[in-house]
Amino acid sequence: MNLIEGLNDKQKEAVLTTEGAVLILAGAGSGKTKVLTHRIAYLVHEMKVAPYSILAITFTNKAASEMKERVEKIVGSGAKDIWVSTFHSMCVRILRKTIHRMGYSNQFSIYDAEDQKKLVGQITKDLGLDEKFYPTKKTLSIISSQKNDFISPAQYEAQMLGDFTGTNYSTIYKMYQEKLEKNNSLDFDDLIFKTIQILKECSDVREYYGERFKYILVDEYQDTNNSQFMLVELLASKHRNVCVVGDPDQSIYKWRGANIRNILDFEKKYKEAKIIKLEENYRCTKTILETANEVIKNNINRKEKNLWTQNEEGEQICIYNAYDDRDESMFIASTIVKEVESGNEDYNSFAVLYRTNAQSRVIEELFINKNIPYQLYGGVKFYARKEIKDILAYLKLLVNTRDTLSLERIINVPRRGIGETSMDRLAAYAAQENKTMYEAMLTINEVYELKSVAFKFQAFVDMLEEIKSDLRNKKITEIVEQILEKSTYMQTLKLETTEEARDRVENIYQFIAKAQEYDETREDGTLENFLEEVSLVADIDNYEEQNNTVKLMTLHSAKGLEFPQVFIAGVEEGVFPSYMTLNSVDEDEREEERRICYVGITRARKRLYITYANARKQFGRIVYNAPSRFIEEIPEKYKKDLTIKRKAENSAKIKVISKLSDGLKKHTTFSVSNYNNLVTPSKVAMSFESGDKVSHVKFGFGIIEGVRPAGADYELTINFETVGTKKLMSKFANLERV
DNA sequence: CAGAGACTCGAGGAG
DNA sequence: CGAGTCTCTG
Repeated sequence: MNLIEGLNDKQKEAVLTTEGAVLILAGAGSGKTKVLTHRIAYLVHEMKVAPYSILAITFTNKAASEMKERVEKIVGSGAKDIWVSTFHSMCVRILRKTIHRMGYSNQFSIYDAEDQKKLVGQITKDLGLDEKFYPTKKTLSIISSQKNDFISPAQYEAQMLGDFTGTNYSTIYKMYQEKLEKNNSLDFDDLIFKTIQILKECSDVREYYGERFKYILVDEYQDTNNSQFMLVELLASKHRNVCVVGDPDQSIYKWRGANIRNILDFEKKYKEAKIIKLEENYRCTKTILETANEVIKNNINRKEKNLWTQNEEGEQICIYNAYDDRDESMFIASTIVKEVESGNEDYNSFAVLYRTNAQSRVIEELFINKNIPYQLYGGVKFYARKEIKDILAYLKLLVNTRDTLSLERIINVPRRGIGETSMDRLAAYAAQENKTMYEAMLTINEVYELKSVAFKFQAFVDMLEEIKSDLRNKKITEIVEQILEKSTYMQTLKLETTEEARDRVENIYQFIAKAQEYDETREDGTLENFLEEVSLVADIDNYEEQNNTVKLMTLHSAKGLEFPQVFIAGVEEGVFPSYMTLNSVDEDEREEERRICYVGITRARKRLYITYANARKQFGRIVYNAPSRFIEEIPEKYKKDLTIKRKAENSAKIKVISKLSDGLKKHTTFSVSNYNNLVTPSKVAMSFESGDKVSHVKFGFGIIEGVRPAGADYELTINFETVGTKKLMSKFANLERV
């Protein structure tokens, strides 16, 4: 295969300039992915570079696996040894081998935002600081910025010297870090931070990776932060063959610490750098591209560039001014239906993009109403759901018994009668013995003052130890099943008759299906690896072309994707640009909004719709927003207004069913599990009466004390020998007469 | 210690 | 409006 055939001159240059530092400024739709994959293939194929000495860093796992796939197609199975991964998974890979040098064990846990919140909340409380003045969210964002700038707690403390509030924040930071270390856990930012630390402090590790990675590529470079910059610099210090690709106009993650200067100043840091500009767009129509150019022009703080296309003129941008958010959604839904019914497009061709996740709700409602198949990305992420996080906490604890946060999460889930008081006592005992909580539980019976609850701790830890036995030889599915069964988690959940509980059960089955898939595809997969994969997936990673669905996602998630027809919804002052930026002193925050808009516009290949509503429900109240400045920034000649026509058509039928149907919850990106039920559902609601002696799978032997009709079922009051009186629904209790 | 009910505050974007 | 937290009672 000729690797440069069909490429334009600039693209060729980008593929062929393999040595030294290279900065590729790649405008939207300029064939960046093609260039990257061909470049890698060229290295392997033509330059005979060993695949394992190539490192390619992408923004999402999805982009990584896509790139890997494409390279594999060209160079064959050798591609397996190329490291194509996100910053985070690359770091985990390094840390799993090396972090024992820093007082952690290689089985460390990875904490997500919720875990972080819990820790910081605890610490703030322990320090006696008022959460009103030290809100967890703010603290976390401070800690995150420090880590993104590679500033340690000690350095931050020094910086805050003499600043009362700042010193308090630095104290929290310090304690937070101590706690993480004690729990043998890392947060997301630590993954980068610790890797830098190890590379700096352990010269042999630095030597090893520095020597190994002869060619480094970094995609989406405009969204890297300072720590990531340092990391790349360290890894590339030896060979200095570093190729970064990005587009300053698409830098939309400043809030996450991204430093746009990394790309703007690349040539200053790497003086020898060769700069290649890819300015021909192959994706959009002239009109769409011009629209994007006109909008982004309004950013003062920006390097001019000239993105152009040979594509056809195309249609004007469709603007729709809705009465309210509901009307807006209706316009989107009926436009899609019309297009699909006319045979012009199928559902796959459409994406609806919005600024905030909350906006998806109304759109979904209308889609369900009109039977439009869709996939939603973002929102409450699958692995962030309570029930999934519970199971994950069990799993984490099995791997890393120092993970006290996970322990605390599940020690009383399902209820084991272990409350705060007991936990405090256990903690005190553990501290006194200088043991972890887990270790303390193992010897709990020796402690006189804990006698009353000791057996509960004992039962819990025994259960975990039992699951842990022969852990290496168990399939993940097996481990998960044992947890669900032995902890009675599944059973307890099934005893609840709420719709919510049913959803949870369903989610757990989906989780098991995921575990099964993992078992089947990863022969040598370990529990650690499974947990790691789960911790590091972004929602967008699960984006798969499912048969014919409209895609709903935030503008941020849409980065890197393209669709024939795109709707951008809620283009109003206060929504997009976000109200958070309207009064900000920082002009760049508003410019970042405009860059997000630029990203959104350039996702569209053929047709772009921009919609805005006069009124919209926000925070449960109705707000009235002006049309967004971004709409005004589009020259008249590129716009056509669909509003009047629609209004006439629809004025009669603006009543919509507001009730959310079940379908709303079925939006997850996972295929429905075909897994057989773990615990067989209850059979018959046989009749019991007071005085009957029964036996229950979990609670054991008991006597029925009362029977009360409840709906189609009966509520039984049962006095159990071991756990005392419980109220259970006859239908679900699975009782056996004794 | 568990569960119900009151209450409060928040939703900007994500690996 | 709704999720998460606090407080009260059994």
